[in-house]
Amino acid sequence: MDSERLYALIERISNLVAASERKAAGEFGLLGLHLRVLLYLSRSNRYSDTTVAVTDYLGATKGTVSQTLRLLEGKDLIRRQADEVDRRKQHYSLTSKGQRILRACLPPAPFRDLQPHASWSGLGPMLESFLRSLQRNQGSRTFGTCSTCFHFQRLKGEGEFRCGLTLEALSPEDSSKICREHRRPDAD
Amino acid sequence: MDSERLYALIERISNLVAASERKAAGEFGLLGLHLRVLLYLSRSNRYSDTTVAVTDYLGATKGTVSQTLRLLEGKDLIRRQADEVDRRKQHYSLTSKGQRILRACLPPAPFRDLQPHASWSGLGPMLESFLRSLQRNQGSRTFGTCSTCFHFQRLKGEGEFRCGLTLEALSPEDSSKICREHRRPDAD
DNA sequence: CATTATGGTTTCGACTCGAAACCAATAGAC
DNA sequence: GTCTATTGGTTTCGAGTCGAAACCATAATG
Repeated sequence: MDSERLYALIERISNLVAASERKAAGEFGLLGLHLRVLLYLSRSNRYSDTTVAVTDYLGATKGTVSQTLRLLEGKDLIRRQADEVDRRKQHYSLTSKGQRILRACLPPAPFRDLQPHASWSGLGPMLESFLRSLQRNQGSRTFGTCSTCFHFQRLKGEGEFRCGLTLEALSPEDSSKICREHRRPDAD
Repeated sequence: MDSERLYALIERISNLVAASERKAAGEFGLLGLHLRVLLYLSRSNRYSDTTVAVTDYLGATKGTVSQTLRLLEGKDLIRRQADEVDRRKQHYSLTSKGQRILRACLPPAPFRDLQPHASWSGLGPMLESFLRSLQRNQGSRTFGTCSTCFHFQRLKGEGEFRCGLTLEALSPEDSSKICREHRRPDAD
């Protein structure tokens, strides 16, 4: 299986997914990008819920993301909060209205009621491995969860974790969110 | 592996790919969508190189596609040709300049020099099966190649094929291109 | 200090988004 | 045949994204 063929397949799936994302978003007067921003913000930890983090994750420009966030805030789907320490940073989180819309739209239609099929039972882990290869190949951020991160530290107490980079405590919930500072512990 | 998780993975890969498509296209003054239109037109057969076919495939609106095609024609990347029989239809094909740009941009950077890895050796067939499930789940067109189509007929002579829907002869090259009338022969 | 880097916002022209109106040619119904 | 619906395609509209650049504030570095 050459990479040319894999690209064609992923391209086709992407188009399909993007089309149904657009359709679902449209019913709430939103665009596909808006939905993807909401999804990201719902899953990002406190180091990663800022404008630049969204920019890196979605591969859009700072300008576009800044405008999009302002639009979502205006529609009362996200909440903005200035960082206490670094006064340049803005943190964003979903409002209950934002969460409701996100749940209503995702996962997109073709993924719903998808009965598992034997011939793609191992698809998930394979895609994970493939994604790692793609990321390594172009040196992009990995955006993994804290619990799979090089900097993640399990302390003595049960359920006590720490980020070795910021040295701050992490709750179990934090550990399951995605972080822009994520680094793989070792080679695949 | 629940569909929620598969969606998250595909969403992440899509963002990654779209970002590098955008970047590659930008170097030729194009947008990502333009590149995807070029890719589709380079692989579509004579029943499928029209405006609506592109619309269905990419999930965009007729208006957007119509404008995009006009733009690409203006840049001399595609050639327009009116249908001889049905005078409403327009057929599009890549110019040599269009082919050159397409080859320069695709597959996108992260797919290049991708050394095969054992842990995703069977990824291709799995993605194919998964794509079929997605398509069946939302009843969308399959856009497969003629040779895998319900209507495809192998005639007596070696290398002689025919489309059972239009009853027209198909060259071996035709048979390897994607068609909007494609129908799977049977259940997966 | 001064310099540089970082996080964000704003502005620009070109383009896409969805939706609708519109036109021309074909296909179906009677 | 004629009437009507369908299909293929273009055009127009306001809202929003695209990349790029300029710009501002704060923070980190020397």
